[in-house]
Amino acid sequence: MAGSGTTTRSSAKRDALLDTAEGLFARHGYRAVGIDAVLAAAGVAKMTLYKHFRSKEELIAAVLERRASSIAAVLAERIAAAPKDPGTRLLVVFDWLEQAVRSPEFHGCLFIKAASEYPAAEDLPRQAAEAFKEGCRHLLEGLCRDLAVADPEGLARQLQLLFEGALVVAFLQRTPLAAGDARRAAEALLASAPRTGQAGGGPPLTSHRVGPTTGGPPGSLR
Amino acid sequence: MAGSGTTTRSSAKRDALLDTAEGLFARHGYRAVGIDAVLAAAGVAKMTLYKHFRSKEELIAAVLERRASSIAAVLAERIAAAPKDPGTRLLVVFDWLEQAVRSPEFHGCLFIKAASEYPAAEDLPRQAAEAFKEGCRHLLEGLCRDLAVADPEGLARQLQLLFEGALVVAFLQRTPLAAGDARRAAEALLASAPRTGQAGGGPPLTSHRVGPTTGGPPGSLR
DNA sequence: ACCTGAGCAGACAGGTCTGTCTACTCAGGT
DNA sequence: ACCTGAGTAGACAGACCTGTCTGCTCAGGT
Repeated sequence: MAGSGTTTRSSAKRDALLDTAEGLFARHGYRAVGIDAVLAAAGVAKMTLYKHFRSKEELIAAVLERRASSIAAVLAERIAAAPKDPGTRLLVVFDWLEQAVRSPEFHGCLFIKAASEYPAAEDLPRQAAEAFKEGCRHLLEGLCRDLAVADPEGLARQLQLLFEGALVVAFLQRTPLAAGDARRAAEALLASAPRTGQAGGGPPLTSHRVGPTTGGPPGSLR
Repeated sequence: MAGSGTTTRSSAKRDALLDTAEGLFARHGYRAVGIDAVLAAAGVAKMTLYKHFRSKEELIAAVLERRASSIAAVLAERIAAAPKDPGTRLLVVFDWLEQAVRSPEFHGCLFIKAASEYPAAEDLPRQAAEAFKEGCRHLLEGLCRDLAVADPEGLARQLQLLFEGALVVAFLQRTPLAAGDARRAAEALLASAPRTGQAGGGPPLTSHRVGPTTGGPPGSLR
């Protein structure tokens, strides 16, 4: 049904492979899980895998790219649905984070782990991870630019530290509490960030609406 | 020389093994580096390794424990040598971070990577990583308690997010810039943290000395 | 003179890994 | 009736892994 593609771009088996591989890699790590384990769990023959992907690394990269697209879509949707207030929209990212680390499927960030296990610049998983995290940074930058802060890029970088830190700490401590800490810290940084055309560090100020400077959606992650 | 221990606790070969293993694991990952590669690079025979360590996992754990002790010692020394001002002392941790990620030896945090590659609760590397990161948190908590803030533990947790985030981002972006961002964000959080016995979020206040509440050194990391 | 302990080299077992290959099935479209 | 494309099962090569074992050297202490 639904226009079975002429090429090998999408198929039930391919999706099963990606689903299964994502779960196993997340739980046990990339190098710790062999191709055969993925194949057995997915109920797929080896030749089918190698018809869709040239190598294990390519399979990993495909898993990461699919996950990146999915996250980007969810985030874009939620941001679009959020109130217009730029501060609130920014915190949507941290709400998503909280929900992500609360999921029973969460076993650490797939991208950070991929870059750790395939650290060479030419490794496909590393490249996918770098691309995704750069997309995250750009998303935050876009949201920060709508805030009337003096250095939106700098603030975005600081927020990303909280974001990545929460992913790591939630994984290490096996509890989602870090996401709440990250959100509170983000609020504090937002509130105290120097504002445009002003000298000192931020005065009081709890809810601030200073009008979006950019019109369109804040950033596309990929 | 120098009292060759009766036991197998320390020896030149053992140290060579730990040094070599740390370098190779840092650069390529734990599972990607085989025992034979460590042996060849260290110029040590296999039986010697297995006389000192029962398994590869135990070797990894030993590498991590040694590194943890070394970091704890350096940090304790620097904090002891720092000015009495609690805020300044706290930032010593972020100065150390900056120097750590600037090092050409830096290829991501050994502990985070260990927990990623050996994620099961019973895995030795994971346990060593958890212990170290908990030690880091306690160190930050001790330093935060000397600050007159209303919730020192909460602030410490937020600072740890910046710390871990900077390690991850510096690794992913292959640049030490994240450490500076972390330091600036830490200063902002410090300055805006609610103080003891006060209601609102922190007023101005740049250097604050309210007297240490604890007597001894702030925390021992292990 | 002798023993002990540390270390060495290298073979080895048994398992696992990725990636390739062949020969087969089978449904759907023309 | 035939062809095509997707998938399957399973064997296979070749490399690599960890951990064990044997037999050897050799320096230092008693």
